[in-house]
Amino acid sequence: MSEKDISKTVIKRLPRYYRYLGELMDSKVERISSGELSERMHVTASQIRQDLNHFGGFGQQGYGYNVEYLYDEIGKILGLDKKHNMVIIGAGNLGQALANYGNFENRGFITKALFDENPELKGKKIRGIQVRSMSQLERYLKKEDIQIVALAIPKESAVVVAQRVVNCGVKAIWNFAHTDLNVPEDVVVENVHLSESLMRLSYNINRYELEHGIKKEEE
Amino acid sequence: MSEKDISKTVIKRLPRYYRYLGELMDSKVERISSGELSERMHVTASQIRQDLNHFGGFGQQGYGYNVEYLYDEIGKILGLDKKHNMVIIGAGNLGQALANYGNFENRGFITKALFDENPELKGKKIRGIQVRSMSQLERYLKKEDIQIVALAIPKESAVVVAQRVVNCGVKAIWNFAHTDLNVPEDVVVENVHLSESLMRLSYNINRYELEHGIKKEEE
DNA sequence: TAGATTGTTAATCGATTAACAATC
DNA sequence: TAGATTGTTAATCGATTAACAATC
Repeated sequence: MSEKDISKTVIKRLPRYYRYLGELMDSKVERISSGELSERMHVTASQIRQDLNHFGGFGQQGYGYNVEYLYDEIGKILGLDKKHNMVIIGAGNLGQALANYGNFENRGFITKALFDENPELKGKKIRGIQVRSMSQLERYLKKEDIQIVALAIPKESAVVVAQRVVNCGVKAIWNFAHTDLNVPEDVVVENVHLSESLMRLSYNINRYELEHGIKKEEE
Repeated sequence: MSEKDISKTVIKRLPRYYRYLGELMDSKVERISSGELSERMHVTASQIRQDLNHFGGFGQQGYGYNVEYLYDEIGKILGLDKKHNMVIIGAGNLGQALANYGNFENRGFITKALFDENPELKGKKIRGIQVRSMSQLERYLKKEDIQIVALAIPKESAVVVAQRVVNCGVKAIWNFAHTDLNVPEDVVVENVHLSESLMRLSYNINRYELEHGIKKEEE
């Protein structure tokens, strides 16, 4: 029951706490108060304490939080203490970029294979990870213990392939295709819609120009 | 003044509306009611109407919304009716993936150049776009009319390079480095933190397992 | 006109911030 | 002990949903 209904807004912030705590560890900081952390992260101290207390009392009155302890605890909440096997579907630039990003491994995300429909890529190795043929996908997923499938393919194929991997029992999809996937509700999907991200940037550029271009007189 | 203080939560949803409307256009749908759209998008009709009415009354009572008109209007709100020149810093897999994604161009985002510190990449062309030397960055940014800089480089360099491009007057950064950038407040930053995205996925996997696998003697 | 559906106001719900007693 | 800072409750603020009159 504990972590049952914690809101998405809180969860969204956890990885950022985790990142800042990691940086604090790198710079040998042993303890930190919600006040100090709030200054660094540009959020309120109140929010930090409120967020953390959803999961338990990790601090100590009069002292603050032990950086390493809190880092580890948030890691556990995020499931980073467990290994997750991943395959990447699509060995184009994006798929290769993901495969090359060794840092995921430090967080427990192990890329076991890439898949691509292009026969020319078959057998190629990226950071030692083999590119396999799409025809072997089902066999591979059933044989190996894969928790995460990253989809780095165009949207048309993504919808079809998502169906295929769900049929193999995969419960988590990291979706880079520019479309929403329709999957059963026990399958979790994390979308990375780059074009939407770029549009938000564009909106803010636009807004800035309207505000200032028009408000010209000053300065 | 009108679009002055529209909340981030509304803005975040606009690109998704835009995407769905584009799909409707592709399938020759001419008009749609908030009710129908809400079913497709899995949001409430009330929210759709509320969101759109922040920007103006785009619909018509008894009729609904004209798909193409609404698509265009949202495009204008997002600034997609204007051309944006972009350069990508870092011509590794991720930078190349961004350069290769031709679809951004359809939305008005034109990639004019890539930059990389690796001399071996210098002069290479990706989809016809040249990779240039980092030493030419300042000169290039000042000469060409660049609105957006995408940072596809490691976090250490990202902080330094962000400073450099801000000094050249760039007002928008699309940041793929796993760090927050400290920039003046008139510079807009859109972060794409892939590792945080992966951690959120991990959290949800974890939560699902706790809930189902271990539905042991509760309390 | 009658039916449909918006635009908009009002009600509810949830998230953030403030405040402070508990306690290290 | 005195000072610091948490954990937690209460107050505020904002976002979502419901409801319905306006109107095409």
